[in-house]
Amino acid sequence: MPSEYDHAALEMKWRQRWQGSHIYEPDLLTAPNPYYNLMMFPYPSAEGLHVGNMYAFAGADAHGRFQRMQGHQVFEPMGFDAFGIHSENFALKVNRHPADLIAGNVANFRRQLERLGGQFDWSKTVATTDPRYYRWTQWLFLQLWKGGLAYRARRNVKWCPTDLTVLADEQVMGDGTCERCGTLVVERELEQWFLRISAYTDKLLANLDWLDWSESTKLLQRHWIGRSEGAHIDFPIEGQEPLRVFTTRPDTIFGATFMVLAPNHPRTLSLASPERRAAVADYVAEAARRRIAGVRNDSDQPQGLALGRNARHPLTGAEIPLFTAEYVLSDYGTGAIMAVPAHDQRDHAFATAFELPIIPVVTGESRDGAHSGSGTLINSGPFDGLGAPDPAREMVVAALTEQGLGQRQITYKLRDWGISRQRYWGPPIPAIHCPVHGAVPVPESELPVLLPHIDDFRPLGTGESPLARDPDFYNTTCPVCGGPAKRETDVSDNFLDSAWYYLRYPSADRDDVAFDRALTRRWLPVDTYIGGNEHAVLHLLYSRFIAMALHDLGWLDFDEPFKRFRAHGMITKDGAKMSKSRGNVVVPDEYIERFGADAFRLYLLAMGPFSEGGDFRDTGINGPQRFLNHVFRLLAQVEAPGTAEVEPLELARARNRCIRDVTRDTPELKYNTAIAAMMTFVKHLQAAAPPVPRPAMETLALLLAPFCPHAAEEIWERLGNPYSVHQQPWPTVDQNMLTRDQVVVVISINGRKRDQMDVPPGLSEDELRRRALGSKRIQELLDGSTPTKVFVVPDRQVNLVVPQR
RNA sequence: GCCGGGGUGGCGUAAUGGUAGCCGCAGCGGUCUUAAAAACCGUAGGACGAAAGUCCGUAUGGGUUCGAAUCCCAUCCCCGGUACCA
Repeated sequence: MPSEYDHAALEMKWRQRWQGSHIYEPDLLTAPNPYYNLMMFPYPSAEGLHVGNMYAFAGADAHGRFQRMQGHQVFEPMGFDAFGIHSENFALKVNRHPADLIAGNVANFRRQLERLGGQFDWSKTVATTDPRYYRWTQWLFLQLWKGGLAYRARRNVKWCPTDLTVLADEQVMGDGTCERCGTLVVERELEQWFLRISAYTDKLLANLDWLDWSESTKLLQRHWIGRSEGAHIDFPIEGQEPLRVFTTRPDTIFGATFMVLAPNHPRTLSLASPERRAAVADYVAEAARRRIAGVRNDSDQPQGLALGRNARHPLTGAEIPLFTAEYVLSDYGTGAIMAVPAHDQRDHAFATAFELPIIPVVTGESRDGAHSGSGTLINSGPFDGLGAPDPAREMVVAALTEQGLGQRQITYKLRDWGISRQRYWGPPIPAIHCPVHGAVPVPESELPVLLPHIDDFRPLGTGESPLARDPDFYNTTCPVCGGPAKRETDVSDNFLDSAWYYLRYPSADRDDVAFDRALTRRWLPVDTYIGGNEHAVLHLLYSRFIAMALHDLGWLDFDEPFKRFRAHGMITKDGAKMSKSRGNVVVPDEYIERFGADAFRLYLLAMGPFSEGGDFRDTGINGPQRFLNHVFRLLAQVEAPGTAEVEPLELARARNRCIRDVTRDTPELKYNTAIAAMMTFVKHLQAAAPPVPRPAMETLALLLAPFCPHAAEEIWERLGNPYSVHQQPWPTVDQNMLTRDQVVVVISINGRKRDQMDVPPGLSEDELRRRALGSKRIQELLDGSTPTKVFVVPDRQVNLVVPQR
């Protein structure tokens, strides 16, 4: 039966047709009206794409297909983020080499992605593990280095004493243990490479004000950048350099009764008095152990120790004691604070435990002993009576600045990006260490620095990358002097690979440049980027930083890579995040096999708003499958060509309403309501007498195209139209067809529905009022009384206000 | 703790100041079938009622309004982010 909807045969047929005709591979050099539709490329795991990936790609692909039918040439590339610790750990676990696993995983992912029916341009795919790709990742690093945006510094890394390996932060569990073996993680100081993202904090923050991004994502970035306005204040110390603090509340300085240094502040030991020094050293060492173990001091009893030395209050001249305590962090602000116990809860707790004076300087109610809000200054000498924090903040800082003891200061939580990884599965950092010339860049002509295939890629246990096992790799000569030198053996962070992949796609087949100028100018920045909010801070922030850096270095004309970003929601199973450890990961293959990619896409996208995600329930896939069955049954009832093609008025109206709704909701990614509108239209067609008007079915094929790309092609073809439905313009609404002959107007009394009437649309308020009052039922209910007021909502409601008895 | 999002039938959701529950899933009744599945037709928030209809109902309590799921205040719960950030 030709009316049968045989998804398996039909989907295979159209997949082959698309591949053969290359309709998803625009000519990037000449395509007019370009639209770059980007989605976050996946990490090709051994398990294959999961439902969450499918959801993201189905939704992003629907967007790209919709844009194509709006007249754009759409470039929709796909690639693989194949380097990184996950691949490496998996390889270690199954005792295979990661390079051997990647090929199979990528092939499997590609098979799944093709099966989904995405309009991917496979002629421009990338894999970050391909030397043709990471050559340019290394090039990018060299440009940053040249531009002063890469530098070396010593920094602590997390280290597992059992696995003898450096751990990424995300491999350390909440209780400070190694995710693989459960051992308490320790810290180790290593010399590493950093990228100076801190040079762009202001711009990263400021541009968020105008970027067209999901608000949820912008908020996460703002929070992560963590800008705080305040002041640096120097507290003089007898016979020593003054101690500098950062505070956001300089207005409360008259309430500062003691000072606290982080245990690992560089001056904690040297500021301790000679008789306290031994005790302080013990405390500092103990605090370091606790910090490494991730043990936080949550007890009510604050920990800390007096240093046995005083500083002088810069405005009152009072002697105030110095302490060290773990609640002060070394890597934020200056690592030291002025403590104002009356107006900071942590300082208050500390002051109470150590019996230190508490001087209130701002009026107002306190919570947990401290009032951190606004008020009026008291006990503040010449500043008494001023509003706090403003305007007192400014005036105090001005007074301090005059004495050379303070200045306005802005502090950020965002730190520079450490990219060194003492692991194997990443691009080698292109640097050479010369005993004479220090760290020297690898000449660009010698890129890529190939990652050698070493059999034993287990972590070394020395704090060096496994590449330090391979003398053939690291023994080299200095590019400056030609003398013997050693290559950098660390590899770079996986996030560096993904921070620029969108630039590479259009130029993926080019070996002479990282990204071609003309192609980049035509296609970038990205028109729409769709991905999960789990990458809101790291990936999306790093990508923005790299674009800004490349812009300032003269490589790009733009400095924001993604004009529009939309975060999609998360797919859960039984209300919980899918994860391997929970064992609730849904593999999509069998569903696609059974119901077809089209029904599966429809199911995922109809579940709820795309930005919200939803809970996966396999019983729900019946709905979209039935819907497609209905559509194909209707297709078999379409009037034969050449017969008198008259579209009944009611169906023409339903069709236009459907076009209106789908056209309104689809670009907003409200796929659920767009699909509901199409289902409603199909119900109308089913209820109408056959034959099915041809325009109805043609419209349906066009509207379905972004969501069910295979079925839409099939319907389009069976209607006798030329290939391909995906190259057709989107249908337009005939405004004249949006009218109705009758509307239902509800009549209510005091807001409660009491009657309704069918009236022609567009009646005047007076006419509606007259007709409502004329209703027999309303007259009975009014029982002779007159409404004191009548509210009329044209075409909708008449509300009569009657005094309650 | 703090920041953000959310709480609507058995379930996913729709409606963002004007008929609450569109669309779908599961259910129930029926048709077809030896039977089941599929398919199709019908039904469907709760209570009372033969019906007409009435009352109740959008986490909970209050408020604003002619009218509130929608706006405001308070409380509870769920999800996400973050966590001694001075």
